[in-house]
Amino acid sequence: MPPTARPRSRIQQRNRELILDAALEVFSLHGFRGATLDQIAEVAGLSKPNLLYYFPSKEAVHKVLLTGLLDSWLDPLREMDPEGDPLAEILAYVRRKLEMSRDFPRESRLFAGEILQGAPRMREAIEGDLRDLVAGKSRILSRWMEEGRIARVDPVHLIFSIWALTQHYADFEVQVRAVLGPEHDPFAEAGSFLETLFTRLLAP
Amino acid sequence: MPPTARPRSRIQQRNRELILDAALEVFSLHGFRGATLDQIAEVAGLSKPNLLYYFPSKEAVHKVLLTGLLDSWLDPLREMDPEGDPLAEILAYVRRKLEMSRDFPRESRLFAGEILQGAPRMREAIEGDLRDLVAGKSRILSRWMEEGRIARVDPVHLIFSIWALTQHYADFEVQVRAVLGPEHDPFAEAGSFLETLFTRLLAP
DNA sequence: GTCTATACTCTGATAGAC
DNA sequence: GTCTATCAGAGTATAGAC
Repeated sequence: MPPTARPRSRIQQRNRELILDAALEVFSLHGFRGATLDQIAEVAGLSKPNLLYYFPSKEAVHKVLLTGLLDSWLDPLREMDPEGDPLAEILAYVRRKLEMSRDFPRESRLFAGEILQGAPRMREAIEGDLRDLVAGKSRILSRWMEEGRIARVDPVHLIFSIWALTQHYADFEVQVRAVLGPEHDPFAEAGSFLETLFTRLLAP
Repeated sequence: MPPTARPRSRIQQRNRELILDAALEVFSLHGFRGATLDQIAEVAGLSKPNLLYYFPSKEAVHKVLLTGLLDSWLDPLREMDPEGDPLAEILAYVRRKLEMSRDFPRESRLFAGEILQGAPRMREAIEGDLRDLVAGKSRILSRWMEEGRIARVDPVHLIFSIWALTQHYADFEVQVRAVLGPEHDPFAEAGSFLETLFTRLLAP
């Protein structure tokens, strides 16, 4: 039993989820300071004092959101299998990451906004978990390169490039859609573009 | 004589520039709503009412900043020469864009924050100038591909990929530095990584 | 042109009835 | 558990002296 899991009634659970979902919506759209408790409460369908019955402060809501986020954000990278086929593993990672941009754009934007502002509420996590995971996975990539199974390239910047290219379609979605026009499906096109890009970059 | 250029004394010019520079600093770090006139005035070394003597409102300061931004932001793309060597032109564009990330990270983050929040103050510009410029340049890229001078790939997504990869180093700089550690020079490494990437992607 | 003082609004958070 | 009422502080903007 995790230490933070206090027993909660069904309605408590439900309201907490309503609040967190509303907060994700509002925070991702306006940033931490730009978001107001009034907005979050309205989206959640609760009164402001009632919201503050479930969370002690605006900061607390934001923190819960961010804490859960980084973990699920790194899952696709964790799944990259050292025993699998190198190029297939990398392309699968790209695909999973692009699917997250498509299916969870609010989460992506919340994360992006936090980093953009200097990660005031995520610094330790980034310098800890994130850094360690990248270090571990880049060793795997380096080994694949030494074995000649994929082409040589800086492994850490390779990971950066996957992040940059996939998250761009969530974080800059309005720009992407404005440039492409309404007829296009950005994520479908991105899928085949990125497959081509990483295949050409890494083919041995 | 441009219609908006009213005559200004030297000290007026100077103070306007002080304010705009301070506003760029604060807006890029905290977003529009997160920034306060107090902060901007303090960074500019002026009093708040004095700031409001030069600009009628917070909104007005932000608008002036954004208006000037998009133009200079697109300049590197405008410079891509249809008559030049295709790969060299594209790599030069990548280099210029990366230099902008290195030398003007505040501008990059201001722009990113605006798009991230749905571009409420830039929509028309993005759907106009930006869209038109990309359309024009992607025709050039398509021609180069048809002539077999670079490899085939979706030209618009190629431009997106250049934006994503170069701006990542400004917008996510804290993350990049946290992962790389203090010993690294992110922009130098990115320069050679991106040259490799686009060369392998586009070599005929 | 620049400052002090202040009006007025918005926002995060609390008190206390039900 | 949820609501109405309200407080305290921050924030944008203005008035008016100098």
